[in-house]
Amino acid sequence: MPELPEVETIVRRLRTELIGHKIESADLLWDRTLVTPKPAHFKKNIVGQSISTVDRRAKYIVISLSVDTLIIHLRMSGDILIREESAPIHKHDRLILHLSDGHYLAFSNMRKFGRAWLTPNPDDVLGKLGPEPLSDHFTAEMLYERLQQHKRQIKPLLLDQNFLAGMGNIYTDEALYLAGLHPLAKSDLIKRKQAQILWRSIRKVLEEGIRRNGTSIDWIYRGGDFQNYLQVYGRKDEPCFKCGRPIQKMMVGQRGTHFCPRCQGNEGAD
DNA sequence: ACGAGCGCCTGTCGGC
DNA sequence: TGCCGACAGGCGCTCG
Repeated sequence: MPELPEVETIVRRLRTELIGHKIESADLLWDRTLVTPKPAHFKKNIVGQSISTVDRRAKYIVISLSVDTLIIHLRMSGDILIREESAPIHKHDRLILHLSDGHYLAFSNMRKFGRAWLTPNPDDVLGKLGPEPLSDHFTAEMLYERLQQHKRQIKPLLLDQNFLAGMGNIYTDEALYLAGLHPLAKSDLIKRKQAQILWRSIRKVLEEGIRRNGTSIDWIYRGGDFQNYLQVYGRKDEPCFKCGRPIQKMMVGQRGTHFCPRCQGNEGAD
């Protein structure tokens, strides 16, 4: 489910609900949720620490504690819920943190792909990520140069978190449509001008996604509004808003890929 | 270096 | 109605 805008939306909410509270106890309900440390050490290490900041890096939720950093990746079906202590645990809850303010945090994760790390060295987890697409550090020229360094299909490249950190399947399809670029276009053939347009498109769809509190397609992630503004994702066989021809769907790198064959050029350069 | 295929999981949907 | 395969907001691994 969550890509950068959804994680950002969750992080902003958590920031108002978590900061300053102490972790009184913890329950690990699905051992493989935790990458590190070993389940036996986790409880002992985290209990007693207080939450100082909540941030996002790419699709990771980064929670700074008194001593360690708790990092959570929601993967396909994860969500973070804050509930009153009296509220019952849900079926898909995998990790529970009981807080000092009478609430508990639940890491819900239907498909069990989500992961958590408790570590004194967050860089061990986050260190290899590519640039943050909405930061000032990420410029159009930087994108152009990085595109030249690979000879790869543009869509899988944008999904590669070491190339650019935070894009997922929905926002990548939307950005490529906005930029008029075919999903299979080769990265090294993209001209400087096209890279600028792609850069602007990436920032636009992500900013708009955040402004709309993310995309809510089904019951897994609620509260978002961006699904009402999607141009291609989930619109197979429906008319392109620009040219009226049906949106096509194909598989690219094992991911469903939506595009307009007329507005998004060909597989070559554009 | 690159791309295809698979595994990890649970749930939903469409076709027969 | 029931069964069965395809597919789903992600990512890490192997193999040519």
